[in-house]
Amino acid sequence: MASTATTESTWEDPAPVDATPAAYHPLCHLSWGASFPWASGALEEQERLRLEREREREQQQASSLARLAHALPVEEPRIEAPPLPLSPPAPPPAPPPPLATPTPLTVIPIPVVTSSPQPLPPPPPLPLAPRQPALVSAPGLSIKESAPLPTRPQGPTPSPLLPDSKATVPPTGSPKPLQPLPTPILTIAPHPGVQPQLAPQQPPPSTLGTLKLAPAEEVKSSEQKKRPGGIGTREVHNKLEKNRRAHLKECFETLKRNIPNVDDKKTSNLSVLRTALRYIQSLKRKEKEYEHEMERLAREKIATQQRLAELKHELSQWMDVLEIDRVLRQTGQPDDDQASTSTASEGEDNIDEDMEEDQAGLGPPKLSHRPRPELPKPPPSTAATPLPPHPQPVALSPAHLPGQQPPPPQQKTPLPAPPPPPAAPAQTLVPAPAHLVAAAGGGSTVIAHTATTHASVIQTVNHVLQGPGGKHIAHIAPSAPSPAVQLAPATPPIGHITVHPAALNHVAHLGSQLPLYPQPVAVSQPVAVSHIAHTLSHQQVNGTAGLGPPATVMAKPAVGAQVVHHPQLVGQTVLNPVTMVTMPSFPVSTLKLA
DNA sequence: ATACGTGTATAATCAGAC
DNA sequence: GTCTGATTATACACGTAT
Repeated sequence: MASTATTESTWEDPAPVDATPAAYHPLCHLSWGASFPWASGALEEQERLRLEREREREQQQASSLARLAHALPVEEPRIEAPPLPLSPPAPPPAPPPPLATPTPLTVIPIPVVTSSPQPLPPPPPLPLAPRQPALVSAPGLSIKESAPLPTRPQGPTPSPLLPDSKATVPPTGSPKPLQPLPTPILTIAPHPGVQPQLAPQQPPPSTLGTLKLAPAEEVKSSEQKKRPGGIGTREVHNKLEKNRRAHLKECFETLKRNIPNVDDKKTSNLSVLRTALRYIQSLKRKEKEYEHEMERLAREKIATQQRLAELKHELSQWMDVLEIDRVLRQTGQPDDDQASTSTASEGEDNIDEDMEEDQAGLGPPKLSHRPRPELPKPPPSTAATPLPPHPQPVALSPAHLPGQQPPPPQQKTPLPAPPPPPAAPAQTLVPAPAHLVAAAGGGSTVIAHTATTHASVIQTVNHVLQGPGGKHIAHIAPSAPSPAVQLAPATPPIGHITVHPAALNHVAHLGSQLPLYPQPVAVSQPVAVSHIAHTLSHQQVNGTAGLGPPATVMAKPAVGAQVVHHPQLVGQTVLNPVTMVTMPSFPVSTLKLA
């Protein structure tokens, strides 16, 4: 009730006495159309009070409360006046539900009633009261509706509204219009409740009041038209808009919270956006910086790893050289040793060259050279430095080793089977080497490259060779070079065992005899030089497969042995009868590269 | 600067006519 | 099945009040 009162009061103030529709309309219309003032709190309440007072007065005048009640309806009728015929359909009461805010309506009607001589007794007031919820709208609506319908479209606003109202108006005359009434009501009053009330009341309302009121209502009616549902379009719309803004605000808050160094209160939305932009940009910069840093570290890591590998390789070579020296010394025949070493050096040189060709610029080859000069070797260490070809058996330098025998022997060379056959050919070959050996120093000299030579292999070889005589193999325990050492990419530590030709016969059988090295064993015999090289291939072990082309294994029918062309040996001229036995320092399984 | 009310534009959906 | 109009939902922009 109060709410309605407020609304009514608004227009009452302007033209309280006359309650002339004209006066009301303008005010009401403006107020409603522009900004529903009734909506405002305190003022409205005051107005409500006034309305109530007026009501009481009227009641007194009317002499009966019932009268008052009727009066209220009367007003609405006014609004609806045009549609009066429609009003009859009492059903409108049903709408009362929306009436929740009935009071205001009642108040309004009173003045109207008074003004309008035709206070239709319609009971509508009751419905009105309930509708009140739409307090503001209700009063205004009622008035407006009445105005528009009967009267001409007044203000600019009316024009659009009028059509609607008119549509509704016609109904006044006909029953159909009655239903329209509800619609007009809706249009007029943003609040659904109000309209229903109007419908019933419409008949009684005074045409005058209705006419004037119409414009304001029309505005509302238009909105209502939009949503026949009756739901206050504006209210709903406002609510939605409010929610939308709340959501927007929430998003800004969230954004603000996620931005460091932002004052919660000081920053406006705009500043939040700017700050966020800067923050994002800074993050992007940091990201790039970190990426660069990661790249740098990665490169550094690789370089470090390479350096480490080089160092390991150097270390292995050193060890090899040292071992060789020891062996040479132990042999007790400096001449032979020196000779052998010299030859070895030749071989290395050649190999190195090959290496260089194959691995232009790769660290490993260079490394192989480096260690030698540095070696604190005694004279025999000539092996370290390139020496002129030497006619005597020589222990191959580790230089060859550099994993040039990557290809896994197992696959390429059918070694397992061959053992016996090779033996025969080997024997055939033996003569020449044997001769050479004799020249060298009577006994066959076997030099094992310790880089990767496994002790067990050497033992085995010794065992095999022991029979024949003199010096067999300088048993060199697998020196420092550990699997890790073999990792050296450039010069994988391949164990080379140089065996005096005299031992070839035995060596030929190594492949099968060596228990620890089931890998295929290849025996090569340089045709021109008539050297026989036994190579126990073990590329996998070396882990240097990538360095050079895999050794090719060729079965030499003539010799009956498998010829393995070690990449580094290819094209190499070997002056002295040398048998090279290359074998993995360790079982393949243990040589996994990191 | 922010919140609010309001009007309007647009796309999506539904219902009726063809 | 397609077209058309109406309705609905959503979003944006403007003006005003605080």
